[in-house]
Amino acid sequence: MTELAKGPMGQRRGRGARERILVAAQTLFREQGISRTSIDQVCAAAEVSKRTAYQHFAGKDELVAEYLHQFDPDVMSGVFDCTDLTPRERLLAAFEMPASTPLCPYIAAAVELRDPEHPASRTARAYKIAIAERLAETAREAGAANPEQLGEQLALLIDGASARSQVINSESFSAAAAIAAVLIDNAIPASSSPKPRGNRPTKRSTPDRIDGR
Amino acid sequence: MTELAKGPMGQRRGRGARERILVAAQTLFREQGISRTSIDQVCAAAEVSKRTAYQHFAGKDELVAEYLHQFDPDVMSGVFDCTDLTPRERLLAAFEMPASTPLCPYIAAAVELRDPEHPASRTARAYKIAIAERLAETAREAGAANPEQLGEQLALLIDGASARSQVINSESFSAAAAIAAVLIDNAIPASSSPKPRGNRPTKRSTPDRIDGR
DNA sequence: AGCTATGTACACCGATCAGTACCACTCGGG
DNA sequence: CCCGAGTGGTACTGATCGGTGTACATAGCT
Repeated sequence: MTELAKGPMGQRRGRGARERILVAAQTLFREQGISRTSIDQVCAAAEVSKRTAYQHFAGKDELVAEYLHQFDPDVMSGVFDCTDLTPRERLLAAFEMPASTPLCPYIAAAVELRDPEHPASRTARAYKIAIAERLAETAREAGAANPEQLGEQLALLIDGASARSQVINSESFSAAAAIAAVLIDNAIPASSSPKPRGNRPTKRSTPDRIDGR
Repeated sequence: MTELAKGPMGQRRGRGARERILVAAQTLFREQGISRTSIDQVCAAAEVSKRTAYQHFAGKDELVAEYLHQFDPDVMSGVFDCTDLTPRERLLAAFEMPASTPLCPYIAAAVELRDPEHPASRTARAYKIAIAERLAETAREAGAANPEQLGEQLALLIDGASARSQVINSESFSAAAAIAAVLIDNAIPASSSPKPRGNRPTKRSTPDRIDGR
């Protein structure tokens, strides 16, 4: 019975149209934005007929929501799952972007849709909060004094770098990383990293590696 | 000669149509975004016929560009012109937003248009750079070690707060202000009390309250 | 084979939108 | 008084877009 499998949902995979649609949507939405990408464009790129697209997604809104939902399961897994890094390094790794990162799709969606009640906006909000929580979690591992605050601050920096990069048309993540380093070292009581000034190393009351993962 | 007459351009101000169009455009663009606002909507809100609108602006693109250009002359004048504040206070004042600030129009434009060569995108870029320079200037007045860097960092924080507020649907400027305070105090050799380096201030330089109003 | 879920091709509808054309009105100045 | 620039009103064009209907093709399961 050909275990090519049906997804969690009852989707039958004749030729995997749904997959191709989502891939095409991801590419186009990221490149040109949501409102500037038509359903016809997506269908053409996915090599799928319009009718099929509407058999998988009730409408463009649902497609957009699903497009954003794609990233949900792996909330920056590439960053947080690097167990070979110290928590502090993991926090900073979140700022290492490939330089040509188009723009955070969640920011783009929230700005383009403008409707906080839109399912895609809800997804975006949830994702952004999840990122902040993941950062806070890692910050706690790193021994930060106020992990929630640091997580929220780092999330704000990431968003700022993404948005500003789009406006300025030049990379801003390195600047954000610099700020992040300051905040992290400022929040961790005893930082083993060489910090020029500001924070003074007290005794290593708490070892900087508490990572239990 | 009725000094009401013609402005810098040959525009006749019969009933100030151009003014009303720009006001209406500003309101609508800020509220609903650019792409979701039609010319007809602007005309209706401005109580102006479409005919008139197209006599003043060659097209929507020009209207958008002019809409952004409106803010150009006064680059956050309300903040930087407060000579009764210390430079440090002025830097922090840039983060005091009315809580219901829709979204930075320049970020919105850059995200919605997605074209760095669009005149409106150029205007947005120029404005953002100008803000950073103004901040750097003030940072220099405040005696920051690296004013350009601090200005860029603060600009990034503002953008981050604006973008994140839009996505999270809740104010983020206070968090940004907290970061700003850290950065500022970190960049100024001696703010109020001598804290050159390696100093052990009685309490962390992180101010718990930013807005002193 | 035969049935059903899935997909394709293509035409079509209704709505919206940017932009234009045309006519009538209304001012303000001569 | 007329003249004409500026304007309002309205209807139009051409294009795009979201979404649907229909008829036909294919793949897989029983």
